[in-house]
Formats: sequence, C-alpha cells, structure tokens
Amino acid sequence: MGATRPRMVDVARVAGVSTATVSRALREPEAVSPRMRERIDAAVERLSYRRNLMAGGLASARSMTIGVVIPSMINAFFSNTLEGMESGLAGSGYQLLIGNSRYGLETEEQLVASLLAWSPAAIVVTGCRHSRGTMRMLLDANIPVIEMWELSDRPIDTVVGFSQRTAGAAAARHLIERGATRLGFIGAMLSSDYRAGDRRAGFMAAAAECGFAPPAEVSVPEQATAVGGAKALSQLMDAHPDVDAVLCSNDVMALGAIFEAHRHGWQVPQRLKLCGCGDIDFAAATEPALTTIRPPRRAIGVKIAEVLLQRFAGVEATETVFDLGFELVVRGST
Amino acid sequence: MGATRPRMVDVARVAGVSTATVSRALREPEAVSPRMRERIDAAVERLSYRRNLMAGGLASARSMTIGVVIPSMINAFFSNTLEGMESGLAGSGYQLLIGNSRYGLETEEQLVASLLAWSPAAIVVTGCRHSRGTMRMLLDANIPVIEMWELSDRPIDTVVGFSQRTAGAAAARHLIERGATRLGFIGAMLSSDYRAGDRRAGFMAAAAECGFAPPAEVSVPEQATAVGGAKALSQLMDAHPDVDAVLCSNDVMALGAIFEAHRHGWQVPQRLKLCGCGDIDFAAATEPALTTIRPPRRAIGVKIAEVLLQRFAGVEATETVFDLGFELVVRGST
DNA sequence: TTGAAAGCGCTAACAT
DNA sequence: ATGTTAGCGCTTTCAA
Repeated sequence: MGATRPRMVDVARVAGVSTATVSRALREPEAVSPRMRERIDAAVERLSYRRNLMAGGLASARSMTIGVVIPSMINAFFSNTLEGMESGLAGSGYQLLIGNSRYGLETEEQLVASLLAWSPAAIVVTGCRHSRGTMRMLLDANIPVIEMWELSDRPIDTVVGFSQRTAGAAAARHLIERGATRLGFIGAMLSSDYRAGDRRAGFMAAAAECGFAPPAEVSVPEQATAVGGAKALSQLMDAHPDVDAVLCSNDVMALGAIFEAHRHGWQVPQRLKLCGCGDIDFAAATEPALTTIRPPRRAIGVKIAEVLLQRFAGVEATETVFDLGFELVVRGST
Repeated sequence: MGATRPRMVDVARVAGVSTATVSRALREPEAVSPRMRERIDAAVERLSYRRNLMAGGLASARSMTIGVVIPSMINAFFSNTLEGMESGLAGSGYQLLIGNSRYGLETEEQLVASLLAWSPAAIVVTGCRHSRGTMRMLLDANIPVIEMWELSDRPIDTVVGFSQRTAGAAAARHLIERGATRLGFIGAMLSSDYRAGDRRAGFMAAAAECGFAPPAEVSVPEQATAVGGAKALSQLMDAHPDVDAVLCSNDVMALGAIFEAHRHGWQVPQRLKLCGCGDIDFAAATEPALTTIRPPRRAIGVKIAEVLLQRFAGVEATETVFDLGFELVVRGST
C-alpha cells in the first residue's frame, strides 16, 4: 500500500493537470476554471490528499500560523480571548501557535524569537510593554503585529483592548457613590502584571481626585488565587479596620475575599463593599453576587481575528487602536 | 541593510565551515568539536541567526511541534494540563499546536487532520473515544500518540490519565461514609463530556453496590458553570427534598451549588453534603471549603512531556498506560 | 487559464 | 569530525 502520504504531484497526475494548477485550485479556487477545479477536488478527495504546510510555508516564506503570546495559560482572561480568536479564525485554515510568557519580559522575548522562526502570518502579544529586543523583532517582522488587553497611543502596529486605568477609576467612583468612606485595594503580582498595576493606578488616582485618603492596600506576590484573596483581605481588615470598600485586582481574589469577609463576620455589602475585575463565570453566582468590571475578554479575540483576516485579505488598515471598552456590572456585593 | 534574514549559508561563511556542520552544531552540539562549535556560535550570535523551522521540517519530514487537541480552552482542567506540558517541554524547542474540539468528535477529526499537515513530532488527544476517521489517522500517523485524561486497556499508543469511574465511585463511598442517606448528582453536558459521564456512571454503580436507591439527578445541557450548578441544585432540591448529599460534576458547578444551598437555607454540610471534582484553585477557599476529587491536572501534562521527550530521545516505550490516580480531598463541605 | 521549471532553506546520506 | 550534494513538497514567476 501507499507507504507515504500522497503529494501534490499525485493529485496532479490523477487529475491530469500540472502541480501549479493544483496549487492554485487549493489556495485560490477562483483562479481556476470550474471544470478543472472539479477534477482536482475529485482527485484530492480520492487520494485524501492534504497539503504539506511546511513545504508550502517554505516556498512562500509565510505560514498559515499566527503566533500568540499570553502571560498565563490558566488565567481565564486569556483563555477567553484565545477562544474568541480561535472561533473567529475557524475555517480560515490558520493555526494558533501559543506561547506562555509567565508574565516575564525576558521569556516573552525568547518566545517571540521562536515564534518568528515559524514565519507566522501575524503575531499577537499581550500588553504594550516589551523589552527592547522584543520591540526590535516586532518592528522588523514585517507582518501584522497586534498588542492586546491594553491601549496605547502609539502601538507597534495595532492594539485591541481597553483602558485598564479607566476601569480602575470607574471602580473607585462606583464604590464612592455607594457610600464608601474608606477605600482599600487588594492585588497580586502587581510588579509583573502591568495591567493589574494600571487598574490599581487608576483606582488610586480617582480616589485622590474625589478627595479620599490614599486607599489602604495589601498585595500578595504570587499569582492571583482565591486563597491569596482571602489572605490579602484578612491582612487588610486587621491593619485597617475602618476600610469599608475594596477593589480586588481580580474576580478570583474577590471570591476568596467574599468568603473571608463572611468568616470574619463582616457583612457584604453592608459592612464591606467588594468589587472584582473580570466578570468570570462565577461572579454572577456568588452570594451576594459580585459587582465587577467586565472586560471584553472574548471580544478582544474575536476582534483580533477580524482585523487579521482583513489584513490577510489585503485590506489596508485604517484604524490602529481598537478600544473595546469595559462595563461595570453592578450586583449585590456593592 | 540586510533586507532578508540571514540563512545558514551566511553563518557557514562567517564561521568558515560548511552548512552541514552548522546544522549539526545547532541540533546536536556534541557531534561537533568544541572549537568549531565556538566559532559557529559566535557567527550565529553576530548575525543574530535563527533557523527557519519550516525548511528544517520539510527536509527532515518532521517538525518541532506537538499537536494537542483539547475539548475546551476555558476549562481549567485542560489549561492546567497544557501548562504542565508546556513547562515540561520548556527549553526543548518543541512548540505546542493547540486545537479546540469543542467536545465534538467531528471537530476533533478535522483538527487531527489539520494538525497532521504540520508533520508534528507527536500528537496528544483528550480521551479515548474517537471517530473512525480520527482513529485511522492516529494509527497511521507513525508518531507517538498520547491519549489523556482517561484510562484504557488498549490505548492507540500511550494513555496518561486516571479512572474517571473509580473517582465517581470514591465520591459515592465517601458521601455514604459521612452518613448520607439519599444521594444526588448534578452534571452538565454529560452526553459529550464522556469523562463527566464516566464519573457519573462510577457514582451510580457504587451507590447501587452499597444498596442505595439510584441517586436523584439533574443535568443541564450547557457547559458547566457556577450559574448552571446553582440552577441544577435548585431543581434537584425542589424535586427531591430528601436528598442530603450531592456529587457535582465539576468544582465550578459545586461553587454555584454552595451558594444556592446557602440561599435556600440548607446548611452545608449539616443539611447537605457537597462534593466537587477538580480541586480548582478556589475549592480550598470556599466557605465551607469544598470536598473534591483532585485529578492530576498538571501532572498529566508534565508526564506527557516526560514520556514524549524520552520517545524523541529514542528510548523504547515500555509502559503504555500511566494511571496517575486521583485524590479525594476531604474538606468542610462533607 | 494552464504549464514548466527554478528555487525556498534546511537536513541527511554519503564521502572524505 | 567535517564537507558535498541531492533532495524535502510546495509556490511562483514566466512563458505559452
């Protein structure tokens, strides 16, 4: 039996045409006459032929891949974005090459380098802060580069996200409107998770603008978890018993905080107002339900897919900054 | 300036050697003399050369990629496994090509087909149930094939996981030991999430073995969410007010169930014992803390990386079934 | 609209 | 230990 997979020449032979025509029929069907296309499709079908993407990539110096760098594989923010991107790209034939930077600029640089070795059709990175090396590679890459989950006046190429600062500020104003007198903030990994750091900065700035004392804060060094949230809130309550409204860097931390408040006998929202960020699945199901900042998690991915598909189709980019906004979802916890 | 990226010949010229030697130095440094290696490394450095992986892949008919098919990008089970695999593979130069089957056998088949077009060095799929087409491709692929998150006597090649049935049975026995008199089960998507279906089957079988009436059950058609868990438990409580111990298909559903029980005034664990599955991050932080089945989420990925690296290194496979077990983590909710 | 043919940049025999 | 050389399977001018 056929020990090796069929190649394009095999299809060409069966269909009685040249490999050039087979190649065209497969990549741009309109460029080939209907009769020919039919014969070729039949041959492809008969041999269950699939093209070798490496050979194609080598010949054309570009592959049907899109490199994506995210800072964490287990953070629901980015899973949702990936899911959206994947949905938007479904059927287009593009494959995602996903790399995990672990919130490290160095790691990001290495990842970008190895992703570029695949001659991807585009590259997507998280955030707008990169090492010099990463910047250089991205600028020289000569392919669409999307930065996501933040906003920037001067993106490398295109940015799809929302303003983390504005989101933090919105949370502060909301808590104040609800009658907060003493604000607090709990966070995690603020030095490497720049987006969380930006939300914090926006929160602090808005508090100051409203004439409030600088919010009390506790942040844990590890990745954001419910256990971390509980721990951080516990410390905050001990150190600042007057705090009555807290912004949590993340819904997962907020979840831990809800339980922790409960354990300490602080009623939410009467004694303590709690606001999260993410609007993760469970936020609507907690007791009380969690007020939270809803980022366009999935929409970011969908928009990126749309932008890229347009660019691949040869449409000139007109916009380069896509602010997808956020929503403050008010629920029982405030 | 150099309009095009440097190629291997450029490095060879600068180092004053042949391309074959450069290729060797890059892929198996030990096969080259130290002096040569040094000269080549210097040239690589000087030109900031990176090899073109497509050319390499074409020439060697195998690429530095590993195709992975998971049923969901947003389920923490698989994110953790990916993370583990990624960690285990870090530095080895292998890239993960991740595909999302959305719990569909048809989609899985298409994914496997497109992943194979990259001539991956190995392929990893979730579960042991596949369409005929998928099976054929996997059997013919002639590369390591790993099935994960289940167990099987006769894997296609190698399976890394644990027994979902045994896990469900362990939960039943635990609830019974804790004094349950009337068991219940809430689940989601049981027809397409075979693993959840298996846990349910194990739970039911153990209940019968212990002389219990068939557990009451409610399952929602959508993906498992906290809202779904709350809804399912609510229905279960209404329809079967005598239920006093429930296994939730998933920790996320269990979280919703904890809050729902609270809303209904059913104390956990006094009035209702609740057991989850997953030991997701927040399970330890809930109030009461959640008793749950802890699958080797990350360990599955780490083990797969280990197995594959061995295979790539030419070590013959001795074991083909890796049962990584699970742990019943008993906490306050039971 | 279709075909002929020259690479794409690397790897892997094989030879030295 | 290192070099020579013939492809890998496709895409893409260019010509018909």
